[in-house]
Amino acid sequence: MSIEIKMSLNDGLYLREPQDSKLGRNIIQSSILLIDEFGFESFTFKKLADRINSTEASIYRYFENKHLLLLFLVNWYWEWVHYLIHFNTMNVEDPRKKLKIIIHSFVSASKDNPSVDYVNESKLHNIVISEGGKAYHTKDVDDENSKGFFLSYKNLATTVSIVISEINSDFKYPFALATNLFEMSNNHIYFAKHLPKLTDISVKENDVNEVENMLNYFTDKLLAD
Amino acid sequence: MSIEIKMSLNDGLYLREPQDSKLGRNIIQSSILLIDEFGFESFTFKKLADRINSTEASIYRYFENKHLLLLFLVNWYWEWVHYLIHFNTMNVEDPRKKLKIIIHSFVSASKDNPSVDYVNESKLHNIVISEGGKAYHTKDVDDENSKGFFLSYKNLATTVSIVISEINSDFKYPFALATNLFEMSNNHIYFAKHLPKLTDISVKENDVNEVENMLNYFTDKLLAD
DNA sequence: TGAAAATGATAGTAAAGCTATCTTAAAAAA
DNA sequence: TTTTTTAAGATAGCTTTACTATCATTTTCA
Repeated sequence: MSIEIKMSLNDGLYLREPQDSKLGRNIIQSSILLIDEFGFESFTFKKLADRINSTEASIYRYFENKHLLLLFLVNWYWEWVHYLIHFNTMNVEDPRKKLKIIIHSFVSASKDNPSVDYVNESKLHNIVISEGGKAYHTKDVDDENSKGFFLSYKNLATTVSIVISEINSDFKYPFALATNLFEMSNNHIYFAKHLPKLTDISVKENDVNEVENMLNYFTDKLLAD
Repeated sequence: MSIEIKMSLNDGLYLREPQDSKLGRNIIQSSILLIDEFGFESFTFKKLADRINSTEASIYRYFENKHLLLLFLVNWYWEWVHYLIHFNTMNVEDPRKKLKIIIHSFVSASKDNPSVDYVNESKLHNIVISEGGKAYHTKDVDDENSKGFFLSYKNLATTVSIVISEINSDFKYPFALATNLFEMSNNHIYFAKHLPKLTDISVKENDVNEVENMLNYFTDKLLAD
């Protein structure tokens, strides 16, 4: 009997709350594995249905389409990172220390694992790295944004931007730096693995230490008085 | 009779060189318009064929599939930016000045327009901003990378990284900074337009001045001794 | 235990993503 | 100029994806 952690995500993301049923959790669990393994483009509800011995129709009762499922997963991830950051920075006063902890939290989010049993956080992190941008690079962004589908990311960015402003209240780009830290982290982990000529760092056996150092170096320089 | 500029791109990107024929140039021209207008996901060869009064079969003679067409367009764009940078930094000695010119070149690439008649550079820039990441976020990256499909981007990054190293030879992340400038530029123009809460800058009527200022501010801070 | 809700089974449709073949038109070689 | 090669158009067809609809069967829980 394990503790059930339930993320509260925008309910426009799904038709039926997947975290509340066996089938729903199966969908989450196996979609993560399938997308990680085959990529988002060749991922289909048919393949997912076959994998979990269910049917396309049943999956469509939970998610309108695979894009919204991806959005759900990505939001889940951002909420989870936000939770990690909150947890790890509790009782830390110094904003510089806080930011270091924040960076560590999301760079190696998948290691520190406060684990929800049906979510493989490490593979979900890979999905965010490889496919995450597709969640908001759509013709429907504006519409989806108006429905609040990106609130989790915005809230996370806001949390980080506040810490950045605490460090240096004159810094003009706290939000841009916050989002850039996330995007840069994902990008360079991806580059290190697939397009190493586009970066200076390397990631061996999922050791993301160099990425963390780079992000710390960047923030230190940028936020110095 | 206009001068025909032809980009030399990796010939694995296409089946038949589209820059050499009327139909090929039509494909390039109209695919840019269609992808810009409807987004990459709902863009199809069928729709493109209808638009240019040709057939799906004919388009397939030029490009294996729409993903490779996108890759072609994105490569064309990077080559074009590279060309612009080269042109604009000729005879400029001071690397700091050079980098400023480089930043200006790609941020407002679409304005300075050395125009190839069948390419709407401004819309192509929009495509790179909105859909560019999809060019390398695929399950086939490694394979495509081994075929040299990302060389244009790598060469561009290298050019910029060299200037960065000229400014500050101790800087440890010249490639990462170079790519980050591009990615950040695209990201924040996109954010400003669609997810303004994720950035601090705004882009009114395609005036990307604030983006340029931000990138200059970042590089100045990062490359200071 | 009985009604309501969730899931499964099955079928079907439109569009996307291709491939094949044949014919006609245009360009290049002879 | 005539022949021959090459490119493009027309048409057809096939598989997969992305969905919707309907009905039967479980499961849940009041």
